Amino acid sequence: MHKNKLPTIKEIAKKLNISTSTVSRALHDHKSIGAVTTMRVHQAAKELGYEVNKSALFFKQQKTYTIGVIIPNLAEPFFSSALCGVEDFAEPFNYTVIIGQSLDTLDREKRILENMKDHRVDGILVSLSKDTNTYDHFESLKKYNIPVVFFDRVPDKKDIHFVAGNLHSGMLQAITKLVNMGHKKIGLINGPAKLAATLQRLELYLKCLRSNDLEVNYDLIVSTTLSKTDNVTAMQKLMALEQPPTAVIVFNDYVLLDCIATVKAANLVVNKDISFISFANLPIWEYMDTMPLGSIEQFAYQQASKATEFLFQLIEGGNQPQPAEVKFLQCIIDSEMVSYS
Amino acid sequence: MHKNKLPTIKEIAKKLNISTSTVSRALHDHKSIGAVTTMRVHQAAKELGYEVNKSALFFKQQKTYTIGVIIPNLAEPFFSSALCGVEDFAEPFNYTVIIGQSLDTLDREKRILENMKDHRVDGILVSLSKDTNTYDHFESLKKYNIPVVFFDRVPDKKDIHFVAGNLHSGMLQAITKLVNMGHKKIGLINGPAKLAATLQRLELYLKCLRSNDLEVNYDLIVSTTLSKTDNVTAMQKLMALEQPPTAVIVFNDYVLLDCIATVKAANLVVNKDISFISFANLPIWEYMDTMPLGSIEQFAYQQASKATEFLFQLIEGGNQPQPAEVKFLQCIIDSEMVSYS
DNA sequence: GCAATTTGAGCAAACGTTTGCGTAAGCAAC
DNA sequence: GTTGCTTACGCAAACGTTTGCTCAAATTGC
Repeated sequence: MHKNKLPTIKEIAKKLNISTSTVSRALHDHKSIGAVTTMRVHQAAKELGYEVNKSALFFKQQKTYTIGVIIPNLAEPFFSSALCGVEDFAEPFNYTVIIGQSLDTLDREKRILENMKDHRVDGILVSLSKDTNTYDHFESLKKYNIPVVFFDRVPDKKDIHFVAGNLHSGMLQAITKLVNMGHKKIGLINGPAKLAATLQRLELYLKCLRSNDLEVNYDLIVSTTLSKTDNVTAMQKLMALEQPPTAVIVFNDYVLLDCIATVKAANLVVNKDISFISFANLPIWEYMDTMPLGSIEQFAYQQASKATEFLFQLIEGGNQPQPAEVKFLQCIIDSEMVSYS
Repeated sequence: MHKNKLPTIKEIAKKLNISTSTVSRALHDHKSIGAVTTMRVHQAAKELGYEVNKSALFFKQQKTYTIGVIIPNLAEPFFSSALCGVEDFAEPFNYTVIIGQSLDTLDREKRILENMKDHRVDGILVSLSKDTNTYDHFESLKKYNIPVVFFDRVPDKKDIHFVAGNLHSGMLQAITKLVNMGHKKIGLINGPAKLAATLQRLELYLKCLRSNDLEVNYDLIVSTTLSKTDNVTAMQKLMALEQPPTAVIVFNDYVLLDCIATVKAANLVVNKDISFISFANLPIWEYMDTMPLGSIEQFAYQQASKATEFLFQLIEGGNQPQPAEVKFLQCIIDSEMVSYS
């Protein structure tokens, strides 16, 4: 086998004895090329098995038709679901998606960002790592005209584009449900303080308790770094209270899994001695013996899809002369509590 | 803000009053450039915030430093774990990984392949969709000199590069364990016939029964298309036997989840009335009340990592004059049964 | 039958980088 | 002072495609 060079536009031109520009235009069905020529070009292209060299295109157009997605961990259903949202939105536009997993470390997040930057992606979607407490690395992208849209785990800043979940709706449904079931001591196992989600959950928890005319007992509020041992410790702390909660709102389903195990280890019965509501709505509950009363669904797919839509707006907008000051694209997506009863 | 053009090698050249070729070489620390010039170039590059335009490079070098990975579904831990294997291997080589989810349909698999093809990826890793029964679309890649390495779900052909799991070791450990526990009626819930894995499991099941001097009862062998309802039906079929099995080898953990639910629904007790061993070793069991005796781990990460190694060999080898006939790179990775007792 | 317009197509530049080849300057050996 | 070698750098082509400009031929309008 000889060296297997792919056919180019030049070969077609040579074969038909016309110029490359004519071929190029014919392939795009440009009106200034005659019908006969256009047909012959298409014919020849087919025969030769011609396919446009995208590398050349990307180079020429200074555009890669590629967007980067940085997420903590693909293994988490929330993020793999989000990724589907991105891909489904990007596909019809013929954009390619490249992915980086920060594995919840700032260091990797930065490295991935650098890599995407010099791959000249057209835009980036980010869900922050747990470690991320500084946003300089994103700032630097502005110099390169690479738009960034955050989703789900967004920075605590105002001058950014983002799509985030609104937990209020779901949280209110959850606590109201618990109250209606007769629960009065409702605990909260919260996440690490540096996550915006943590503060948000706390505020909403307090707010929704008040909405239900329940008074707040700060002993019922504990937190975890999300590590397994810490999850267990948090749950044990609640159970050790003189007046332990009869229901607990838990940071997410993973923490909850540990909580359930902890409760069982203490020979207590979930949904009887203690009930749970969590955030995430993982598919696993379907298969579990013991499931929480409900989970607060945050619509990963929709969030990511919307974030991608924003990103595309920004990418397109980048070409046009921008309005004096850019409006920041921001969107909040309401959560919903789903019951497993 | 003016039009934010990224600095190029030309700007550096102009600024220093030298030629672009000198700049290019200096940036690569080429020995033919003087130490002083090299330093000044690096200095200027830093000042201007220069970064090489990879689009231009990819184009020039006719190489994208990108590999494509086609897998059925990222949401499956097996594949997200595999993906990590790919990325970890590819990262040090500065390759970018792009992913396509076939969602177990041949149609999407083909579309993704087409897309990757005209993105001019340097190579492709594939784990087949369940639907895939024809391999022409992969054949066509040969014309484009794009090497393909299959892993895990590999075509039933000999003239391919692949990495596959060897279930024999794990299966033998599993059946031997069951036999040692006193089980004599060991069933098999197998997958769809078109998957190579299915035939393999059957053969090994038979072989390992014989190794343990058990005689085969074909009533104990059923199969499922892997749909939830079918999984349940398969399990029910086994339970309805006059002489139902006391232990069952199950195609994978997902099927097993349904089986366990089915057993419970029939008011039987898992691990007492009926025991299970499955394939996959999902992290979920850790959190479940009811877990199988064990799972047969197939080392997704290692398989994918090895497959990537193969792919890189092929990519590199493509440049060198190839030996008369290419040897096919093939590797089998032994499975292991992990006990949850 | 001549000017004006339309149609169909080619020329050449441009995108940013690498690299083979050429060459001038400096130096050593004879 | 010629030759030969090294060091340090520049020239220009090449990668495949698109696109603004140019231009000849064909068609139209009068």
